[in-house]
Amino acid sequence: MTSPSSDTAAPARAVLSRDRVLEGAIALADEVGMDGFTIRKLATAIDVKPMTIYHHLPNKEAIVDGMIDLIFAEIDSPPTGIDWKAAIRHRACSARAVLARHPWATPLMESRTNPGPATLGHHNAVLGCLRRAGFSIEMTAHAYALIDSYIYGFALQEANLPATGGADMSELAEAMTAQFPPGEYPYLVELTTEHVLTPGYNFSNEFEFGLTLILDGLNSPTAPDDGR
Amino acid sequence: MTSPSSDTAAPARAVLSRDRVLEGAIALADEVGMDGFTIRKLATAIDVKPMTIYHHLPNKEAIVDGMIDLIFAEIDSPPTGIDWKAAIRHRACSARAVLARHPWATPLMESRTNPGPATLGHHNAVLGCLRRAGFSIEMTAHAYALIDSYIYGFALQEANLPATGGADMSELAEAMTAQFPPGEYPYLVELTTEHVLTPGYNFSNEFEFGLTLILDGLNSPTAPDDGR
DNA sequence: ACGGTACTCGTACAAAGTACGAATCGTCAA
DNA sequence: TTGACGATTCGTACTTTGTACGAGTACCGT
Repeated sequence: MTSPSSDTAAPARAVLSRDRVLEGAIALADEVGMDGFTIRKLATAIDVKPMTIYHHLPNKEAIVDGMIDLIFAEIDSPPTGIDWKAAIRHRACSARAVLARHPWATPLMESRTNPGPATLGHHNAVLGCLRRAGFSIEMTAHAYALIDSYIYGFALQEANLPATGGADMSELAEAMTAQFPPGEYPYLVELTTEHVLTPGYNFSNEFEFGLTLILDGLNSPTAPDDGR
Repeated sequence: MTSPSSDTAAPARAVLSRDRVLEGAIALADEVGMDGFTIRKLATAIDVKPMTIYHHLPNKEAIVDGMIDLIFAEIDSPPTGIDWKAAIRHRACSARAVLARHPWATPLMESRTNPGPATLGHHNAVLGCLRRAGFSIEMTAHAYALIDSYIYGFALQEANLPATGGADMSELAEAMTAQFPPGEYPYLVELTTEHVLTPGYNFSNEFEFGLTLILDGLNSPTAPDDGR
């Protein structure tokens, strides 16, 4: 729709387009985070001079708007045709995976004043899933706020884990706990040494626990406000 | 402890101190957000020239570190002497209130590589509350991840609501929904017009619902992993 | 009075966002 | 083929920001 005619092949390196800018922008943010994200670096990454970008997007704000809408587009909507709990679980896991791939995105997901079409469509799809499952409007609002709070908050914590996934994490943790005044933070030390540093531990696995608890709570007859 | 002797009155305007900088920094961030937060504005706010600040804090990173540690200090630890659920609820509500007062803080709370003493002490207190309540180490990790995810995620959403709390919110919402292709986002429109725009609606009230559901789920015998 | 220490500031430079207008390119009528 | 036009790209430059560097300045104990 936006492109004139797709069979008019562009000369090897296609013309710069809004989408190409945004894809490059997301790739760059994935690499260097949002602090290191500059127009100049983006321009270099997509092999263009800085000011060229501004012919496709009016300013940096608009670039971020576009990036976030693309992120929402990456998240699976709740599938139809299966029961609501499985559908919502699927989209929750998809959202967590996407936000783990793009750690810079989480704080921005709900901060856009101009949500794009993918954003609006996604929210509409989730709300529809809950409404069609029989949730009242009020209960739908409760459930959506709860589920997304959990997803965003989890993604926020996950994004800020020390990136080292290997065994040197124990060095890091020991170096850190060694700094403490001895006995000052006993429970913190306990959790670190006896759980976090355990071989099989992986914070990301915590996601399932909370998600299951929340989904079970939402259709339990003893839910705090069973307004369905 | 840091100040030499508190009765040596400083000349009307007390000397600049690390704490004075950080207090001013938090006040400034509350006003203008983290994007508008600059060293120059901070200097003006505390009536000092920019470079003066750098004699008390080495760089902007350290300033942010200090600000976040002060934010953690604002959050009540779980009170002792009451049952764990009430204690954890109290600190959860306190955290939400603090993060609502300082909307810029939420994305930064878990992002500090150098947590300060208040941060460490707070985490230790929460872990201690859960452990003393009889939660296993594993279950404590589950619970803490779940609860804080919910708090941070909720705070993140709350921070980005359109600031207008009054009746003109309906104008804003109508202007927004009027932009939509008609019938494109039916569930979104439904929720907006029939719930969000309802007189008594206030997103912040959603917090209690999710918190209760989570706390109830955590000590239910049917909790997903009852490893207590 | 004096030397030192802690604090404050003036100046300046590098990096970033982006306004402005010029240069370039593809396309099409004549 | 050519000339003109719109779309795209770029060069230059101004403003704002973080902060390095070194020069004051005030107050202390001796």
